[in-house]
Amino acid sequence: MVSEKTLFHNIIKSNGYSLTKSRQAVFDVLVNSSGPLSINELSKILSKTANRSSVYRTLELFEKLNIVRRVQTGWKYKIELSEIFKPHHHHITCSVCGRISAIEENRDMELMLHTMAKEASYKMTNHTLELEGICSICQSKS
Amino acid sequence: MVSEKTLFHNIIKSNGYSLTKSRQAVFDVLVNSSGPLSINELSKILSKTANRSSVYRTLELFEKLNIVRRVQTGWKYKIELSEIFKPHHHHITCSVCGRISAIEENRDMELMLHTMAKEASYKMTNHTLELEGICSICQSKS
DNA sequence: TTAAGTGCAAACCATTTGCATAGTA
DNA sequence: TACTATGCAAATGGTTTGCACTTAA
Repeated sequence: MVSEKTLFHNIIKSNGYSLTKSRQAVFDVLVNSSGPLSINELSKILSKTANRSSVYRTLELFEKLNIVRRVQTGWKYKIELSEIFKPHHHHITCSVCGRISAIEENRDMELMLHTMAKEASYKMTNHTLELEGICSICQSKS
Repeated sequence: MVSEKTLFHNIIKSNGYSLTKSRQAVFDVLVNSSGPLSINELSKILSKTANRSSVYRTLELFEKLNIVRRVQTGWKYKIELSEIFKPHHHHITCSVCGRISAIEENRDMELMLHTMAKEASYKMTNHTLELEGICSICQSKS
């Protein structure tokens, strides 16, 4: 069982890219984050370490190498580590306070999605599922 | 059974807004479109009828009145009429040719989503589900 | 008539790009 | 050293806004 950091290093190096400070910094922020971050949030946190355009370029690379993925929350999207680092899951966003919680994917759901795609004569390769609702805290406040 | 047009008029008027040329034009384009449109596509089609900023303002209003909704396709989003005008459905986008097909929502799926939300202590109010895959035509080409 | 809506141009914000410099292997 | 990656600043593209003019009711 390799650590996240080692796995990250391996992905970067085995694809012929160099392990730079910016790239490590972006990865570190994502590993230590409790949830998905917007590019804005990321580059604010990294403002001392990496230039905005480097953050963009790094994320572009990370996406290509499948280190990160984009998550839709409402109209915007945020970045989080990909399934290589986190188990496959979805999110539910509280429409009142904005809290984001992870929801694990289950087998039945996965199967149902494949079936739905097949009925439309598609072979499903990917899916996004994002829920919106009211979290328990906000429910109890109303 | 009221026509789509009448329903649209009612929504606008009953909320105290006026029925302008731009608003009707935007609605007409959406009704006659075979699938979701990007804001760019919309304002190109409407370039003779409505200014770009009016299109934005109109869409903002339509969203508030739940006349349209946004659909994610990849990183971008597109606009389509809401469930008031079209039955609740999702989409699958072909990752090869970009074709978008509608997928009807079924009861089981809906139930499963509610359950998933409840397990995370949320009360689900909304969800987005977008699939990606390879359509039958592109499958047969490879 | 008059409040609401539009067009236009400017402002704004996110993202991308070219190029000279700095860092990695 | 040689090549890759970064910082900076300028360009680009999408979206929003202020204001004077137009239109729906």
